[in-house]
Amino acid sequence: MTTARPPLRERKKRRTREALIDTALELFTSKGFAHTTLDELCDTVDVSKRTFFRNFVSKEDVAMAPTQDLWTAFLGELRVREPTGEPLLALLRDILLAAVDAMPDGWASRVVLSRKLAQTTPSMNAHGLDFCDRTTRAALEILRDRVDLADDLRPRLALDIGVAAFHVALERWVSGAGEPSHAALSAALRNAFEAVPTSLTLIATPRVSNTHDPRVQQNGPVSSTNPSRG
Amino acid sequence: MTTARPPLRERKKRRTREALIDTALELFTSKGFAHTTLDELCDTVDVSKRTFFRNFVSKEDVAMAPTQDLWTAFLGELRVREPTGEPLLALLRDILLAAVDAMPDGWASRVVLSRKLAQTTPSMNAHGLDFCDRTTRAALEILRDRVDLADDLRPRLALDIGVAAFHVALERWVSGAGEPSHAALSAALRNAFEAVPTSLTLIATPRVSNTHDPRVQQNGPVSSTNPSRG
DNA sequence: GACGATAGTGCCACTGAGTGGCATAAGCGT
DNA sequence: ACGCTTATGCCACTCAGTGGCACTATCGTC
Repeated sequence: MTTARPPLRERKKRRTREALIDTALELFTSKGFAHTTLDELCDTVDVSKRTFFRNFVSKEDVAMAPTQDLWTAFLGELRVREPTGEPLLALLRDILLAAVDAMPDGWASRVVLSRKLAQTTPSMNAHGLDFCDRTTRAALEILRDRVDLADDLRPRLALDIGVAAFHVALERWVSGAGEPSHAALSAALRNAFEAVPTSLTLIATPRVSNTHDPRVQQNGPVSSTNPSRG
Repeated sequence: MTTARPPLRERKKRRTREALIDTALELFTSKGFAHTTLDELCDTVDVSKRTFFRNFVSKEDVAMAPTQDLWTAFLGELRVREPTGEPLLALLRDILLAAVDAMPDGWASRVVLSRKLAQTTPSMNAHGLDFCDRTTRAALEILRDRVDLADDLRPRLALDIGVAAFHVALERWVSGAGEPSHAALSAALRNAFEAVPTSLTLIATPRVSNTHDPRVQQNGPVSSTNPSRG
């Protein structure tokens, strides 16, 4: 059933890597990031600390691997997809959706653990944001090479806006109830991208009094993360 | 001329803090971030390492202080400014401009050093992005408390888009030639915010051949960072 | 199935960031 | 001058991350 058999040697390496990721997520989640030492992690997986650092650049890195896998897939898809003259932002959205689709089973639950850890561990969040930032720049390089783009600041801006939509979608998806699914994430993504245009003109209405007024603006797209289209 | 005299004790603390920042920027720039130890820095400023960590949370933190000062001013301005029913994005832009104006002399050159360091030091960039992210969340809290906002994902999105514009402006400003000035940064900021709406509909035109075509879209706002309005 | 070549791994010593605790000194009010 | 508060210095300690080298397991080749 497997279309290709990976070189028998790399499988071991990959297994070690995945064991490190899973065990790290487990330990970090149960004991806390700061209260888990790398010695502990390596001892559990039964590898040396030296091996750990050949697989990951830092303690934070191992726990952010799931998200990074998505961004790597994103860049891969960006390199091969034939653009059809659509708006850049729509292109980004579609490539992100494709990247999500390409993630293997079990990815969703891992990335949720990863993001929840990042929410409570500044250094992990920082590491993730940096990786994302680097990915954005790489994406811009690829785009400039493959399509005609204005040479001003707008392509970069469009990319960053797409990333912002992604972040918002991811956060909503992560904090959503129930078993995390690819479909729910896709829906959240569509939702976030759809909300971009109207968010530009969103008005900040001054409060009439300092008591909380339950009345809110109601002219936006659906606000929940429920999959309106799976 | 100074409107208020700060408590004579804090001045010493502030002086130490500023000495640490300036010396850190100098050492990091000349010797490289990784090749400068905290012992070295503390030895130069003649304080103990313990004192350093009472002023800054990490080695990265000290070098990012100039940017963080801006964000702190941003939050302060956000807390006091009376919104007038303008679009949220315009409000953010104006508050950012006000925050830039509020920065003291010498800030510009410091922040340029800081940002250039961040460009070559991943952990510094990561730290800066994380601080920015936290600031954005804090800003959203303040906004929700002060103005009526839709309770969907759009306010957050608008905020993130504003931050994206800021980042683009900052990067262009930093890489600009000549002595960095507040006016140039303000102009870059206006420029970036102005470019947001058109960047949404920016088309990714497929290349006709794989040779580079110099023809590019030309319908955007001015692309350079020259101060069209100081 | 034995052969070097080429990985990936384990072990060990080491640097340096970051922390906790406690004594000390420097501002501050009276 | 008197305590009270607050910042600082000093010291020992943990742990993330690195460099070097020996070792072992895979791979290609015969």
